[in-house]
Amino acid sequence: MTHVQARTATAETVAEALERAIHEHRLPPGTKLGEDELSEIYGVSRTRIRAALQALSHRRLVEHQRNRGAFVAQPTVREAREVFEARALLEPRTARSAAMRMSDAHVTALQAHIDAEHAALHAGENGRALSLSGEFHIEIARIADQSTIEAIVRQLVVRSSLIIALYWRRRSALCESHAHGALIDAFAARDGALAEELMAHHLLDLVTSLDLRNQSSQPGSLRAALG
Amino acid sequence: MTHVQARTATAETVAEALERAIHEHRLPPGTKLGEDELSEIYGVSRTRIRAALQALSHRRLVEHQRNRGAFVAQPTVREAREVFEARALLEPRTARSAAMRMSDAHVTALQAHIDAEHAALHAGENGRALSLSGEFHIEIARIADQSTIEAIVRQLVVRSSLIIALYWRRRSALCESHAHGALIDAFAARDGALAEELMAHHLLDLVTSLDLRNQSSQPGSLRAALG
DNA sequence: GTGGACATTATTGTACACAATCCCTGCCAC
DNA sequence: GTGGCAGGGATTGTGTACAATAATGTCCAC
Repeated sequence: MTHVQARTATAETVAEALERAIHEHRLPPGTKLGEDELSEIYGVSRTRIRAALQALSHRRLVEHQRNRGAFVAQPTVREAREVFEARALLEPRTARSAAMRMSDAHVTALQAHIDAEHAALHAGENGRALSLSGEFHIEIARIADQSTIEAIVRQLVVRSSLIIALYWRRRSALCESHAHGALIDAFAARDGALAEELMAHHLLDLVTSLDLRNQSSQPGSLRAALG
Repeated sequence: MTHVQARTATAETVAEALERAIHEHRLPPGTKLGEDELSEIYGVSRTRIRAALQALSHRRLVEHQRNRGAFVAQPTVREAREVFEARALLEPRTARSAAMRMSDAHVTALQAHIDAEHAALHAGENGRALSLSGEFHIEIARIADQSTIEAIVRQLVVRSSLIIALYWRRRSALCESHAHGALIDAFAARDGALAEELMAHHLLDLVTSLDLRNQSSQPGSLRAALG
């Protein structure tokens, strides 16, 4: 559990908590996010909850349905492809930039990140491992010293977590570990070209590990399931 | 003038109107956006105004100061470099994708866009011309059929408009016209590689036409201006 | 005349109450 | 038994009133 907020949770605090929960798959896609429920959970008025949900809606992490409420977003197959297309454009060359600026402290920090991810994986905390894996990508943008790209990548990474929740296929269990490890080696060697190449391949591997053939578990899937 | 809203303006309507005004330099960076003032202008309650300002704040177009209100954002030199770095990663390869999917109708639509931009320029509507110039870039992402990238590019383009308002140097007046015209030629020829190259150069030219040496007209500029 | 402290005013932050809308349940007709 | 319709309950949308805070103007002491 995350620490309880000291006095009163601000709208941003609530939004961050919800974003973490979504990233860690504690809130699956499609979950109803009732305002009264959330306001009771976090001990704040509905006004702040609404502001938090609006913020997440702008980041495409929750979808608003008029007079129905807010739900954790369910990215379509199309959106899934688009998100990874955007990541493919941004992250490889950002990894190259990061390699240029990489200090020894950065490398050890990234390594610690991976270690934590492995620890979570072995502890059975699957969602937390996925979240840490995603933050690895965000950290690279931060090391590249590009806060604007970092913000965009963060948004895309969390959306990717939703996409993985919907379209993950069982095979290739330990997908991440090696890819991130190889990236760290490239960073340690300050090999920007290699880092760019590895990141591009890593993202490609991620996409191919998804099942994006047709819409699954989306509105209209009933017909396909019962046909 | 834009058309008056039919009955009541929704929060999104207000946000779009403000975004247009920012894009067209009718609202310069640093302009105070008072809630009461806006609610009177648009004839809606403060609640909706607040929602609209929040949306623009999430897109980094306005900055909120606690208990002070909302102001049109004033991107720093650092942010300016970051925005164009992000655009340099996204737009060239998106232009290539667009070239692949380009239909004759798309080409004529883009040409019409340029014509409108030139017309606005000759009519002295400088801000409107800049806005149309920016929408040219957004249109390319739309033709590439990448709505996620389109949303990101739209955000970056409007932020670029703020950056231009702050850091534009007088020289090189008709910067855009030729670059966009050359891009259209590449699109018409379905030459994706050329389009990518041209877009990359175009964005580079844009950056070099800015004066990003040190902070100008930023908080603290008073001392520099009066020293 | 200058500096500081205080009161005033204007603006934003927050919560709450009411209105609008939708979903669900139960009933009735056929 | 099925279909439609109406009523009740619950949830979100919206406006408004009040509280909190910061900026400004004024006054007094030195």
